[in-house]
Amino acid sequence: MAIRERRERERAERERAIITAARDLAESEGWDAVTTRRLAAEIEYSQPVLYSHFKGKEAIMAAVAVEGFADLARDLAAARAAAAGERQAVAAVAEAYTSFAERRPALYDAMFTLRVDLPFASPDAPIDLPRGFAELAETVRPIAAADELEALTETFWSALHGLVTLMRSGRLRRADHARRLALLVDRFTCGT
Amino acid sequence: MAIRERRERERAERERAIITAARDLAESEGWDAVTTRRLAAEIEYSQPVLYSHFKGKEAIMAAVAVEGFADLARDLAAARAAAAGERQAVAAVAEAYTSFAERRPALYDAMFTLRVDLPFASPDAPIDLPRGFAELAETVRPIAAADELEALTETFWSALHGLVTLMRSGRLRRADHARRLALLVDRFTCGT
DNA sequence: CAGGATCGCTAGCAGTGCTAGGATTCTGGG
DNA sequence: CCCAGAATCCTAGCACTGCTAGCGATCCTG
Repeated sequence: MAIRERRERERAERERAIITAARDLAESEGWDAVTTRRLAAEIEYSQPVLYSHFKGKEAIMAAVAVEGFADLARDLAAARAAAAGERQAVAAVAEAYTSFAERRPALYDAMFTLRVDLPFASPDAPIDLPRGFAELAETVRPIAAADELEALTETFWSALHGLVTLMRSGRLRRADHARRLALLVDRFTCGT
Repeated sequence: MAIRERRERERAERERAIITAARDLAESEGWDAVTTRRLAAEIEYSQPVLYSHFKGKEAIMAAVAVEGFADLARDLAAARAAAAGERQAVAAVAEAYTSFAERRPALYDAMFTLRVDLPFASPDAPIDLPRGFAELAETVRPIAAADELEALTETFWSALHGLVTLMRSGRLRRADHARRLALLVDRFTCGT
């Protein structure tokens, strides 16, 4: 019965290969270049094997996104831990968030802008998904009233997300990014 | 030579018909349903005529977006004019912005989230494009220092955009929208 | 009324996500 | 050792996408 184990292991490896290939291809040439044929060629299998692992292309993108949530949570945690004070933590986390989106644009798109039906509010959401939000919430906590923590975190997140997406699509000049970020942090840490 | 004029007029009417059909179809069934074949059927012409008016599908979407900018600018101006004071104006404009995005999601997507290479910072941008931004800037002016007006306007805009997109994609619960909006306005009008 | 330009159509290309069906390989029992 | 049955994976193809070449008909001009 060890053969069965080997097969399952190989299958898991192939699944990882698909996700990795999709992420790499997306990051180097954009999501438009990620076609099922191209992906199949990359992992040196035929197209239909993709569908024995994932329901469809969107499911593959969702799997890539899930990996991204873990990365983002790690970045935010590191930034918060390294910050000197509470106000600095807000600025550092904001910087880490936008920096992540700038460095990994394709990954960020899969996570937040492209339509991939990931269960966000649902309890069966991937474990890493709420971790990034929790990291943001902990950062925001010192500047929020007790009953507004969640809503303020969501608002802060939205502002960061808006800055990132509008800048990436050419709607905002990249040169003024630091200035906008400083203004945002300034206004959010206003009363404290 | 009046015949030439009639032909040009008919041609202009057809171009408007294309834009209108694209907008209506997108608003009723989403942009995925807007295919060149479907569009051609809607205006009762064959596919290739679309390409004698527009360079491609993206150009049609861009034309729809331009119409949207005029609508949005009008909504924002009305909200600002109807507001009692400066602080109320900020809240009213924020509400008008998010309400526009909620009421006309497909139009909003064409304007801000889908990739349509409209010249944003360029001087040959459509006339209505900067009008909405100017409206926002006038609203923000009373709560901004002189040298930060533009950057603060962009930041405020980004926050609204982020709220709208994250909510529309299911990342934020719609129920808490008003609360987030109030928090945002509160923080931005903090020092004043 | 002929000549020529303009116009809008049919047909088709290359590419997309996805799937049905069969061939090939492997598995486990006699 | 052999062979039925199951698992696996590939070839071929479907319906659709945006877009374009090339042809006929139509209309204006001299």
